[in-house]
Parts: sequence; structure tokens; C-alpha cells
Amino acid sequence: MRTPVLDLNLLQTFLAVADTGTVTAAAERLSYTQSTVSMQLHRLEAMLGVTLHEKEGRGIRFTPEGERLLGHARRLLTLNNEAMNDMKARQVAGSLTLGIPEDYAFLLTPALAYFHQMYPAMQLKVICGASTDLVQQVQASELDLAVVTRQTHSPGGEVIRRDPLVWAVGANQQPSLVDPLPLALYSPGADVFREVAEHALGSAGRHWRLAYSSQSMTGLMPVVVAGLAVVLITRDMLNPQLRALDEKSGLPALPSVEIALHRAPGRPSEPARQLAELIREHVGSEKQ
Amino acid sequence: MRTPVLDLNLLQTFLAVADTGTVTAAAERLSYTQSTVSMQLHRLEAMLGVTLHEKEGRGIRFTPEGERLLGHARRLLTLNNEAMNDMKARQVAGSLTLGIPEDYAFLLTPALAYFHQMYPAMQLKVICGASTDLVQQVQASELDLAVVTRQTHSPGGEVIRRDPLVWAVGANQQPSLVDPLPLALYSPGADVFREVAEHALGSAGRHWRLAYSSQSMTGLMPVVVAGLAVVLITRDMLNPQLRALDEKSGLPALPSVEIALHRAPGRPSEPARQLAELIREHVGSEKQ
DNA sequence: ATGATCCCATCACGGTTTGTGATATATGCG
DNA sequence: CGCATATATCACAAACCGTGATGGGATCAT
Repeated sequence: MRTPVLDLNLLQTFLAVADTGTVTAAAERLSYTQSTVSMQLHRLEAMLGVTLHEKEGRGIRFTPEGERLLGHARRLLTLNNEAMNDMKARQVAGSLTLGIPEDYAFLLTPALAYFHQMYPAMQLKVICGASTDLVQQVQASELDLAVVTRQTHSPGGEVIRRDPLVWAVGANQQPSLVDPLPLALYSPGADVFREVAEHALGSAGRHWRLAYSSQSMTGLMPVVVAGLAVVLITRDMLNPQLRALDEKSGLPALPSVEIALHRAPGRPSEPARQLAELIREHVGSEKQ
Repeated sequence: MRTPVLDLNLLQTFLAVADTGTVTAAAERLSYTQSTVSMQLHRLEAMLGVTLHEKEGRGIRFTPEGERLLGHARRLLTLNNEAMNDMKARQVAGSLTLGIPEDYAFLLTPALAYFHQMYPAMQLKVICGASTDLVQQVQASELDLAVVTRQTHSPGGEVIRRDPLVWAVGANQQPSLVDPLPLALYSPGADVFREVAEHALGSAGRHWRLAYSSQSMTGLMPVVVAGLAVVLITRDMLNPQLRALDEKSGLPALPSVEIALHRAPGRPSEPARQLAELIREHVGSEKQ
């Protein structure tokens, strides 16, 4: 059994007429002849068996049925555009290079999953590196996009998230707040974290030493859990083995770090734009 | 600017192919020729610039792009059908008669509003009456539909809601539980409420007398608020001027009443079917 | 008023599209 | 291998659709 279906072309001109208010203007906008638009309207009416519009002095006026159809038409057209965009996007091949600090890789999983749904033919390279390097690379167009950590109010890029920082020690340890303070930093954000630590401790007049540094958080854990050092991490990185120190510990308060998105100079490709949007959506705005 | 749009006809045959699994069967179902369906598939592919299907021994197999399009197609077609139904429904003229107990009229407002949205050309008559009368009238096809109140487990109709009953007195009154108990009933549900009261009080060995009865709840209010009588109402009818009595009052526990929907015998018209559905949806299942 | 202007409806025509039937091609099965 | 089944392709006729031209109705300016 064949179900009668609407002609999306007709609905599109119908919407154009609704937007512009006149048949002639709609024809202009759609690169049709005025007579074509007029006939299309009538064709739509004929197929529905309804009068949708009437002449009204200058221009036309919609009947209640016309007004009613408007909503349906809009919904159908947006759905159509979604479908078209999706099908087009799936054909887009090529590659896109994204830089991220290693420790933030896990945050990107959902965004990358969605991206792959939309652009299955797109080859996505993810490069991990230090934030300062990534910024340089993206400015040199070696990367299309880069997610970086940095101190608050740094210039450039687009802030998509702010993560509060905390001092932490092993869950069962008393903070060994000797002087100089033994500090553990892990490399991916080391440059930023080191700057933050220097500034915060410097302002408080405290000395410190780099007791340990590792490529990854897991590498640092033993040292910190054992009580050999205090670590500076984002609050989200806290886990049951760690304990955050509050202001009573005597350590200076910490600012937040910013997660920022940098784009290669020039006009971004459509997939790059989409990926940026997905990252903004899935990584950003969970905090503050 | 003209946006490229999908051809819903092509999507429909595409879906038919997906459902049946073969081009030939789809052609059968759509009253097309096999060659037509084949060409339509290819036309769809040409317009999207994608390969959607491949020959697979017996029948065909969809490519990932084909699978992807399937979801879009289904969404578009359902939206299309909604639109078509709605536009068709708006043209249906005629009249429909609905019977309800007066005190339940307010419950129907949303259902009637929706109905009028769908069938603006339909003339809807609402008749108020006692439940027993309404049942008879709907069986004689004098009404298309009737909403009635009745005791639980009465035969016939379709239960769409159960409303618990309560004894109530004026908010500032102590229950004057003398013997015989002075009872106020209001007419629209009087037949049902009287039966319930008789049964409940009878089983508990209590005497009672009809102290007052009125056409509407508002007519009863002064009598009840003044403390002259106990009233039997559905829990939803309680208002700040009334106070429900719990089991400590010594009055017997009460069953619920059922709200049931009766339809005229014979096959209902499409609008009648829709109205019944709307009533079920908006009146029913808010309780228990 | 009255002509000018703007806008919509309608018509005839030509090009394109679309469904059909016939035919060719591919695949699984006995 | 040949039969059965299914899809692809082709040529053709019918239907469809957009165009330009024309006519008619309403509004605005003079």
C-alpha cells in the first residue's frame, strides 16, 4: 500500500512564501519564476485537497489550514536537512589532526565517538603533547585543533571549561609540609602546573622542590600515596587513594586552570568546525 | 537558495525494500513494477551520491550508508504521516456527541481542546446526565461516547481511571456522627454514590438518612461546611473548605469508583476513535 | 478619478522526468 | 548444467514541471 507523501520541494517553497510574505519574493529567493511558485502552491493545495492561501491585497494570507501546515513543513524540512547533512558528512573523507594533553584524553571519548558517527570516512589523528607545544603546532597549522590546559586569563583560543586545582596527599598521610615543600608534578600539564605552583607558593613565601615528576598520573601515585610528596592536580583527578588538602593545611589557595580550544588559522573545514562544536559540547561547561 | 531535499516517495520505497528484504517484494507491496523500484533505488543513490545497496545473492544488502539512511527515512515518513493525517483530519466535518456526568466535565477540558485542534470542523456536542442514563443512550447510539462513573467491577465499557472515595465534613467541623448519619449526596453521581454509601454503611450496621442532595457540588457546600451533613465525594473533589475523615472517625472504609468509557455499538468513526483515545490519555491513568 | 505599479493566477509549450514492459545479467539450488 | 529467482538496464510513451507571456485585481501616487 502506497501512503500519500508530501513533496518536500513544495513544502520548501511554501515555507519561503511564508517567510517572505509574497509569492514573488519567494520566487526570487528560490531562483524560481513567479509563475512556478504560484503553481507549486496550487499543486500543494490540490494534493492536500485544502485551500492554504488567499490573495490579500498586496501579497497573500494563509488560511488556518495553511498556518497549520506551516509547523509540519518546518519540522519536515529540518529533519530533511539533518538527514542530508548527515549523509553528506558521511562521505567526507580526509584527515583531521587533534592535539590534546595526555591526561585529558579520556574527556574526549564521547566527542570523538559522536564525530566518528558523523564522519566515518574521516581519519582522525590524535596527538598528545604538552600544551605549549600544541599551541605552537596549531598556530603553524600542523594541527587542526588543539585542546590545551593553561592558566586563567591566558590569551588566545576559546575557553571551554575551568577546572579547579587542589593540593593532594595520600589518603592516609598527614601532609608533610616541611620546607622546602616536596612537590610532585606530572608532565602533561607540568608546564602549567609548575607555573601555578611557583606563583602560588612564591606569593605565600614558601620554598619548594620538585620531588618527583612522571609522564602520567599513575606513575606519580606511589610516591604521593607513600607520603613522599604533595601533588598538584585538578579536582576531578582526585581518587580514593588521594586526599585533598583544604586551606587549614597552610598551603596557599589555588586558582583554576582553563581548558581552551585552539583552531588552526584560516577558515576551518566543515568537519573541523563540527569536531570543535562536539568538543565544546561534551568537554565544556560541566564545571562552573 | 534552494536546499536539496529528499523525495519522500523514494524514501518510502526504500523503506519497503528494507522491510521486505527484496526489490521484487517491495514492488509487489507498493504496486510498482520491479524495474521501477530498482530504478528508484538508484535514483535515490544518485541524488545522495552514495551507494546504498548491493546485490547479495538472493535479494540485496544495505551498505552502512543505507543502514544510516534508514533511520532518517523512518523519521521523515512518520512525520509525513502525522502531517497528512492532521491535514486530512482538519477537513472532516460532522458532529460527535459525548455524554459525561456533570461533575466530571472539568476533567475533559484538555482532551476536548486537543480534539478541537485536530478536528476544527467537527461539531462536538457534550451532554451531561446521570451515568445510568448515559449508558443507555450510548447503547442506543444516541451518544457516540460516554464517560460514566460506576462501582468497581461493573461490566461493560473500558475503565480508564479509578478514583478513591472519602467521607468529608466541613473543615472546621467535628464529625457529627449521630445515628442515623446525616448524609449529603450530589446528584450527578448520586446513583453510584448512593449505592456505595448504602453498601458501606449497611455492612457496618449503621443507619443513615439523606440530609441533603443537590445538582452540583457547590450547592452542597454550605450544608456540609456548616456541619449539617457528611458528604461522600471522590478524593480529588476535596477542597480547603472540606476535611476528609480517616478510619478513626468510625465510618466504614470506602471503595473506589471507576470512570469508564462507553462507545456506541458498531464500528466507530475515525474522529470518535481519536476522541476516545484522547480521553483515555488525558483523563485516565492519573490515579493508580 | 486614473494611470502606474505591484502582485498573483492562468495558459501553452518544450524539456525533463518517471513508470512500464521487455530483456539482459547474476546468483543459488537441485 | 539448467531452472528458478532476483536485480539491472534499455527504449518508449505518458505525465510532470518550470518558463515566459498574458490577464486581472488591488493599492498607491498624482
